[in-house]
Order: sequence, then structure tokens, then C-alpha cells
Amino acid sequence: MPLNPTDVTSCTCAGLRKATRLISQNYDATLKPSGLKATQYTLLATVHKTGALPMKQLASVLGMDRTTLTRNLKPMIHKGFIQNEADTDQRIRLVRITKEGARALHEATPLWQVAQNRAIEVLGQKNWNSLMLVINKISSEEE
Amino acid sequence: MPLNPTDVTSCTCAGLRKATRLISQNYDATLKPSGLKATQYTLLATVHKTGALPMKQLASVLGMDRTTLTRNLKPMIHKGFIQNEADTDQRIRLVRITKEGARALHEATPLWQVAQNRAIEVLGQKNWNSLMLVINKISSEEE
DNA sequence: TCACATTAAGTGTATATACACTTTAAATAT
DNA sequence: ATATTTAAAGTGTATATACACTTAATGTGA
Repeated sequence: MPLNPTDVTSCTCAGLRKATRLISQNYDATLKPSGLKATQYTLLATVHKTGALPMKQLASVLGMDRTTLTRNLKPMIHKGFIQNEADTDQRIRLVRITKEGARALHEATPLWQVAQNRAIEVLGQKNWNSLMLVINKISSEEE
Repeated sequence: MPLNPTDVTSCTCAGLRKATRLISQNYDATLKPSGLKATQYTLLATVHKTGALPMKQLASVLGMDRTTLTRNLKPMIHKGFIQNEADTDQRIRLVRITKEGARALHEATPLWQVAQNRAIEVLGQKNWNSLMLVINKISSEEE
């Protein structure tokens, strides 16, 4: 049947939020033995890949409000997985992954791979490809 | 270029969460004059459509943990938009939208439509169609 | 140089999310 | 009929999210 745009079942935001809840529950459950939540795994993996970055820049990469990043970093700093170091410009705080953070990341990666494989399998490779295409488009369009 | 499944930039969960943050920020900003957040609009619209439902059933419809629904209902009950009424089975609480809730929903709908139209326009109709297809698949597969 | 504007980041507050645990009520087995 | 099990919902706690406001440091123009 054709989708009715005035129906809540076709709300882009509601649909995305629901899908995100369901997928996140899976990733969180699979990552559980690592002690990391999906969000935390993503944070470590991103900072590991980018290297040290100012808060503002990292928040931009993550498409996340700057203040959300501040709060999300807190448990990672507390666990010693992230350090928040000074820059010559004293307004800036550089976010860097620590050795312990990198170790936790690498230990969790096989679990992440399980969750990731399951997601691809459940959706089917073709659907997964088109999903990644659209969410990358959202990331690029919604600056 | 082909996506590398071991790269965080191709993480289904991270991608969905980022896209959801960006889209939600847009819906929230557009809905602002209504006083409703996107989540609250979705909650009202869903309950309006389904009629009175037990908490557990409504949580299932929303793909949301039961306890999350309890917390999300709180501000809506406080504003008088939702009521939580008893059933003959005294374990069950029926969630129902109030007259005031229905009024708030209908007043917010034109704003929702603006956000929805923008999302479709930004993605393009074809991408939007495939996105809705995949997120519906996630909803049906991840029970 | 110094007042003012700009920029980076943190805090207060509120909602969103879910797991572990608890409470209360209904169903069921003996 | 009662003890046990099952089912529905709430609470404690922790993280996730973002807006409004604040603080501190840098940049800039007169």
C-alpha cells in the first residue's frame, strides 16, 4: 500500500528513532561483556581513528551537540579510556584516546563485529547498503 | 568506494544514531512553537491512533522499553495530555489521550508536516521511500 | 592599550533510554 | 483454599541528548 505522509507510521523521525532503539538494544546486549555501550564504543572508535581533536570538532564529526559530547565523555574519562588535554589555545580541550581506551576498544571489536554482522544479515546486504547510503546522505545534508 | 565493515563509519548502530540525532534536532526545532518534542508528538499521535492501550502493549508498538514509556509519559500526564486509567485487571494501566492532548496534537500537526516535508525533500522521494522500507523492516525483524 | 566582540567549553535543567530490582495483582497447581 | 508462579507496572540508577545560560580565553578595532 502507498504510504500516507500524514500518518504517524510514516514519520521519518519516529521511524528513525524506533529503528535506532531496536538496533541499539541489540548492539548494547552484544557488547555487554565488554562493559561498553554502543555509544561508548562509537566514541572510542571515532577518537581512535581521528586522533586528538578539539571538543567542538569531535562533536561535529559525531553530529552531536557539543554539550552532549561533554556528558558522554564523562564516564569514558572516569574509566581512563579518554583524556581531555590542554592546547596552546587555552580555550580548547583536546580529546584523546588513552592506551587503556585503545585496549578496551580492541577487546570489544569482535563483539561489535558480531552485532554488525547480525544487523547486515537481518536486513539483507542490499537493504543494508541502501540504509547506509541514506544515513550518510542525512549526515552530509543536515550538516 | 566500497564500505569497509570493520570501520566505525560503516557501523549500522552509529550511523542510525547519528542520523536520528540530526533528524530529531530538525523536528524538535520545527515543533518548538507547539511546546512538544518530536518524541512527545509521536507518543500523542500513536495513542490517538490506537486508542486506550495497556502500557506493555503501547511500549511494544513503539519498540520502546516498558520503563522508558513510563518515564516518557510523565511530562505528558503532567500537562494533562495523557491519562493513565485503571482496568478491570488491576495490574493494567490503560494509556489514553485526553481532549487537551488531542487538541495539542492537532495544533502541532502542521508543524510536523513542515518538518516531514523538509525531510522528504532533503533526502529525495526515492531515498525517503527506501529509508522507510528499511526502518519498517527493522521494526518487523527486531520484534 | 583597552573595550568589545567572538569563540570554546562547562553547567543547570529537562527529557529520552534501558537494565536490575521491587511491588502488586492475577492465574494456576496441588 | 492456599502456596507458587506468572504477569504488569513502578523505582533506582546510569547513560544519552540538547537547549539556555554562564565562564573563560582569544581576537579586534578605535
